Amino acid sequence: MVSSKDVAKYAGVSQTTVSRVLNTPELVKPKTVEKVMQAIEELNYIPNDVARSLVQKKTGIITLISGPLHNPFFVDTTTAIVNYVNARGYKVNVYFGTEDNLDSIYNSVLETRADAIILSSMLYEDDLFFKLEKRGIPFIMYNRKHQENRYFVEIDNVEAGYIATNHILTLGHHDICWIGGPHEISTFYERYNGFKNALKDSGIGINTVPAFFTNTKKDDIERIFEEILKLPTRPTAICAATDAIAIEILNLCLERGFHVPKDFNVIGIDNVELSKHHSIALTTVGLASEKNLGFIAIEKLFEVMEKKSTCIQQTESVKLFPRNTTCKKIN
Amino acid sequence: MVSSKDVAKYAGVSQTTVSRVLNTPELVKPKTVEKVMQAIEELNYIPNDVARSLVQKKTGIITLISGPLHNPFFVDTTTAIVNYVNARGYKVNVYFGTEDNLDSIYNSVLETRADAIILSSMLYEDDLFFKLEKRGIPFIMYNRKHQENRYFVEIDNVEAGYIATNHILTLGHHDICWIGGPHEISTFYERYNGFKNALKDSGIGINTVPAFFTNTKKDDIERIFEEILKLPTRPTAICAATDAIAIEILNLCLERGFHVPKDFNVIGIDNVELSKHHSIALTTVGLASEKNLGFIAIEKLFEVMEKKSTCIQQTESVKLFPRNTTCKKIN
DNA sequence: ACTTAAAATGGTTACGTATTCATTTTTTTA
DNA sequence: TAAAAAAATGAATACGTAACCATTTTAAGT
Repeated sequence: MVSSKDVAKYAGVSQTTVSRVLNTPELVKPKTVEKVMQAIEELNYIPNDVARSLVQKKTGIITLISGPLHNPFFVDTTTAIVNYVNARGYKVNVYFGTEDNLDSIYNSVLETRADAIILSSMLYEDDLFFKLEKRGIPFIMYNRKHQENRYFVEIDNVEAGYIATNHILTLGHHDICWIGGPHEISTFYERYNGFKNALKDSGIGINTVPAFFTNTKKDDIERIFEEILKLPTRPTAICAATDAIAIEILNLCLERGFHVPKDFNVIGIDNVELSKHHSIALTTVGLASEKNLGFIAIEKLFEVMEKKSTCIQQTESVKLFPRNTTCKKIN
Repeated sequence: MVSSKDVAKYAGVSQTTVSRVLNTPELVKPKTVEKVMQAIEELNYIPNDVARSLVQKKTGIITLISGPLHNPFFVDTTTAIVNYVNARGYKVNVYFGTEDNLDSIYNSVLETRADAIILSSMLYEDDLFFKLEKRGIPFIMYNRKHQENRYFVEIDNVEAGYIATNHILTLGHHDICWIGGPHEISTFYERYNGFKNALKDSGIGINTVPAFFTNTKKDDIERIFEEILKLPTRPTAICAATDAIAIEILNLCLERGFHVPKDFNVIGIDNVELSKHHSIALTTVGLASEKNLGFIAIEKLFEVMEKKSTCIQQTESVKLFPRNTTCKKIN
């Protein structure tokens, strides 16, 4: 492979000059620039970005640890993040984290010289946070936060849970239930708290309301849905902690011949793009602004990288998006 | 940042030995290994993967140029590809190519020392093919092919177009139409040929059947749908060249109060995961085997990288997946 | 024309690792 | 116990670039 040294020799200049032609051509005599450019052309020279990274101590790479794309939330955020990063001239190393592969992903990520890391896989109490701090690479979490309460962008999850539940209650549903996720994840913990707050404010005892917690895998949600069907009093409304869960519930309902919202009201949280599709038309709670959480997070991460910000602790406000999976209770 | 030299000094050995401890510990006396490992631990040493890449002339990075994720086909393939690559211990640089950013993506990609490239953005006549060959990095295309007819994995697109159209015709629909994409893309060109073949075999003149071609953007599909609604004889069935188009048509139908399949039959091609959702239940044509096209392609790419294969030209057979968006024509 | 400043270029080094080759140490064998 | 073989270690170098400092060339000012 041809190097800048080869170009230099061919053009009859020093390697330094070749480097300058590519990086600071204004410091080189136009005639020399031309000579070098021609050599580059003729030899088909392409600068070695690895060598450049080594000497400059930056790779131009951002690591993204996303959740899997079968969750439509991560479709939206991954799109926003990857496009933003590339538009800024950086590259993105993408990982899709699940229970099974997270350890291996963390190993890989911690050994990689990325310029920054953006991730959604953090638990509320997670050693990873400290490993990342120790590693010294700027990082930001989106959609989840760590108990250290730093470097995150989230929606107001408590409020989201509250609004969703309140919407359902206001529609006259009394027999409702909750499907959430593991409480080691701040998102699920807080949304469930919002759910409980809404019940409390409506004078409903939390113990009378069934709540289920899944690791958000398809099979797991199905198992829970079966349990719901076996409940002594079948709920008329299902509050899902995420649109991903809600949309899977929709699927399970239709699969079994139920009608939504006639047989079941379903509400989610996140307002993912897919929820807007008229075949889905999921009632949900999401960001009040037009922006996407991934976009907000990656924008902030660049601010941190550029030392414009030091610490990010951002909680975005939310609102209800009423669509067709909820309606007044039919008596 | 602490280097292997620092570790060496701290442990009282040479840098060579440190390198050996990490890469070929079986060549080092156990006692020395222990000594070095302790130094690594205490100094919190992390090998510099950039320096390693430079000397080894491989980066462990695969570049993926996918289409955008609002197309569910790319959700499926990106998932398969990223997960496969990571499982093999490689990293993935991901790009989502659209009309607007492809040039900039190609510039970035061609200047990057990736070990291989997997892409879906190739046109049938595309200079990129030759640039990639010149670059000397192994590459593979999925879902599209180049006129040079090398390094690709696709489904049998002609057959897919044929099967889809034939299904519609067999259901008794005479007033049908086609929504495809630009014919510079092999996929669209071939699927449309399948469509034409089916018409011909049914004795229908191709000129009597409306066909529309879009760049598959949302607005564009909407514009076409409006045109379809204005047609002198409104078709009872719409053949879409991809599930992405079909699902968007579904959306537009429902948005306007039409019922599918009562008012319009809709059929797609690709059998994307989303089409299986019971809210969508899209009739479509897809891979006969369980595998995902992205998975097949990335598997093949690794074969090429490992010199097990030299050239890949793979066309996978397809079959019909009848679901709820098509039905016998109601007279 | 002569000095001085500015512009242009080149030589050398650092980045941090793996690799090659040489040397030392240890073990095995006769 | 000496010689030979094997194991363990180290010194030096290459990878390809950018950056630093030094030097040469050109232009400007008097």
